[in-house]
Amino acid sequence: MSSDRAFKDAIYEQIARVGRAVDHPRRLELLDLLCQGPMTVEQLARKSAMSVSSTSQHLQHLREARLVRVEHRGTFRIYDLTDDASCELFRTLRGLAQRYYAEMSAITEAFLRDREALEALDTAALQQRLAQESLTLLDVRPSEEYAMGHWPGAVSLPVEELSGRLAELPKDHTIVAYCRGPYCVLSLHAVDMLRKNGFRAIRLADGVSDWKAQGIPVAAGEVVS
Amino acid sequence: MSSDRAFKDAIYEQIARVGRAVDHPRRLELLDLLCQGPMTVEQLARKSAMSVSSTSQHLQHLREARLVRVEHRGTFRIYDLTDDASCELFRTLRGLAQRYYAEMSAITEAFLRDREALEALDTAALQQRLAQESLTLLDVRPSEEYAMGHWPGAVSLPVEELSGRLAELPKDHTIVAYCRGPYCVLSLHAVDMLRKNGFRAIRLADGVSDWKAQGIPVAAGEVVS
DNA sequence: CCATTAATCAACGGAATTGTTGAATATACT
DNA sequence: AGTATATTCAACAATTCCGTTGATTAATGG
Repeated sequence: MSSDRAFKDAIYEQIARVGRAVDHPRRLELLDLLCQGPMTVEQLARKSAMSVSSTSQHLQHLREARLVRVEHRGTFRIYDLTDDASCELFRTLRGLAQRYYAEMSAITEAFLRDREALEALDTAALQQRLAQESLTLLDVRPSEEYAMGHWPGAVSLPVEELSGRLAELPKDHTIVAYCRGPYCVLSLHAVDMLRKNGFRAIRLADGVSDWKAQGIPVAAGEVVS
Repeated sequence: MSSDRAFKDAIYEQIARVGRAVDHPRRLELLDLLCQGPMTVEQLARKSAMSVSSTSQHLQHLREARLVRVEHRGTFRIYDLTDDASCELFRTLRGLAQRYYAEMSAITEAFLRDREALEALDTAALQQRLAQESLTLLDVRPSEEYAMGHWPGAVSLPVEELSGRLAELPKDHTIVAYCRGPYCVLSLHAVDMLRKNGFRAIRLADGVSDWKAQGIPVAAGEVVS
């Protein structure tokens, strides 16, 4: 049957639509960012250090594959994940890269070693320590990302504002800083600055989407100052 | 910090290695086939109707991404999945395509409607019927795939041999035929032929890797005739 | 209705990917 | 050694994909 072949081709072609959407590093970065919450093209472009035009084009690839969708609001277009499955896809791919490629840990370890910041907590370790001692949880992402979802009880303090607001933080117990996930550098810089100013601080490796995947509830809402 | 950017680029580049491996329909077909068990290049080429050379090159892409590995045996090279995570990746992508693309079901339904074969059991429905009535489970894949893993109690009868061995099958109860998964056409042709010859027959949509993912035990071993 | 802002579109050269063809390699058999 | 088989490699043109640039569309506000 010659149409068997046509059927198979059509099916695998559809599956490849998903693959093609995630075959480019920049698109994966955009997907990672969108796991934090909906954003405009300009926000995504700024956070990923790409041109707006290029960002727009990559977003259209992601849209073709239905991993993201757009909502028009005034002259803005707000991009968002179609649903949690898109974020899960990103986590699956990231997990495979961690599992299969020695390069992943080599790159990370070289980067962290240069900054003398190898240690980090994971979610389980955090929960354990939370039960034993008093910790301050610091969300160092931009405040709009905090508003879209954050660890219950965490305080928002974007890393750019950190140097000017050190006085707000406690010196008497450990500060745990987190950002977008294991490969996001914001918490790294936060911990660095905190330690240089005499605070006890440590990084949390996981981010919001990782907690969600582990069934940990996530709080949403405006920044409380 | 300019090296932050270099770090991010390196990380997303690694994740994109996975995506690039699965951005081509033919590579997805090869991955699907390898979910049935290890095979040589020539076997994969024949089953996917590709040239040996092209198959070899695609396999090297999959190998670069560590989704598959090779074992040399004589002049043969036996390709195999690195581990179950590779098969899970394929199932994840297939699941997303089913979930997001109306085209997937449109293609399938048009194809099945032409063959008057819309009905199929899933794993749960099969188990339910197995508890109530006597069924014959027929594995219509090539016998080497049966040997690598099959439903416990299933009988191997490759679809090419079916027409010559109809006498071996029972007329008094329903025959359930399965093959590689929901988009494999072997069981479709088997059911078609069985019905034309007066048997009661129905297709099972899921394949070996789907049962494994659901925690259903899979039997392995030679063909019993 | 004009100016502004946000985003997309169109087009360009340059780079990477694809399938085909035929040659090269590597192992096994005689 | 010499032949046969299984697979990979090399080179080719054809196609697709990439980022940049600058123009275009669309909604808002004066």
